[in-house]
Amino acid sequence: MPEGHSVHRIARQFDHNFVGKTVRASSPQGRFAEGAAVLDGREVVSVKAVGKQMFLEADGDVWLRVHLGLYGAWDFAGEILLDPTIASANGRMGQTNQRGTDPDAAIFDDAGENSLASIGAPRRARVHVRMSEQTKGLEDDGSEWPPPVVGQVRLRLMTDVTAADLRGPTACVLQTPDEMLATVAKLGPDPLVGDPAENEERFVSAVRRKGTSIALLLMDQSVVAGIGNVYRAEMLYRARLNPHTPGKAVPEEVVRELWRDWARLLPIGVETGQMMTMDGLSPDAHRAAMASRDDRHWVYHRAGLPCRVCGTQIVLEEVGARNLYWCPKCQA
DNA sequence: GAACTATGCGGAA
DNA sequence: TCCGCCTAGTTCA
Repeated sequence: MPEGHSVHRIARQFDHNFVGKTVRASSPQGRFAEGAAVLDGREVVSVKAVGKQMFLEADGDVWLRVHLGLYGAWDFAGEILLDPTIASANGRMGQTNQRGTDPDAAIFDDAGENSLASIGAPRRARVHVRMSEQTKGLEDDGSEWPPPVVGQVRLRLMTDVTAADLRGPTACVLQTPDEMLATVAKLGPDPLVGDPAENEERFVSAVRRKGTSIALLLMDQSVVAGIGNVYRAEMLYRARLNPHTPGKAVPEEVVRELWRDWARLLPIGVETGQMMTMDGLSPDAHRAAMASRDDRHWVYHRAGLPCRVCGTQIVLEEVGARNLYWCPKCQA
């Protein structure tokens, strides 16, 4: 499931391929038929991502709000103008995806090669893009246009050359400008939105005001937007912080360091499409770790395995109905 | 073919 | 605190 980095990636794809264009909208599955009818034929004016929410603005003050939830995914097909900030990682993602082991976003061209790995200005290429954390890479479907509908597609948006299919979202609704602003107002700071200094202060004051455990606070989208279960576990480990520490008991400097860590990790995730949290490793060790889904993290999904640093068994604990992984020694 | 899993979250109890 | 939503891939029988 996407955490904040994926939503920003998707927003960038929309920015480059849909903004400024008229879209055809439909709901092949039927569950968003009314909303699709409203969107159909409108011009896409802008797109923004805040935390795990994406907002697509159509002319006439119509906003589409999408939250992918646990299973949601956007599939892009057709001709894609790649965002230069995410194109640089295509080679790596294409490779991992060919092996079928990469649950993160994947981009690959018709031949399944890495010809899109160029860095710099956006370029046009006939590609099939699957922006999904949950699913493995698709076989390329060739040049069929429009692409055949596969599975439960809640919403399909199409320009003359690009298609985007949405499936399994928790939320897919139309909003007025006021409703959209109200949604954003409920969200905590996102490092990629707004003023950096102000964001940090908002995060620090929200955390230090509460007696709730830092583990719960990091997952609270009104405290900080975009962090999910993976980034939470990894950030707590990186800070060597006990997950049960109440927010108000975490030293201010540690809270600030948590924020700065998130502000560092998120852009890396946006660029690479992967939740890279082990940047302290040597290049060789890092390459080996990233090759396997289960070896990418310090603690996430490593219950019972030895801590990479101290060898203590990683603990799995349920916190707020979610799995929390941590090292009881390093994070004592 | 059933059961299980998942990076989420809102609402009922 | 628990339940239900929602999708698709994987695992197991």
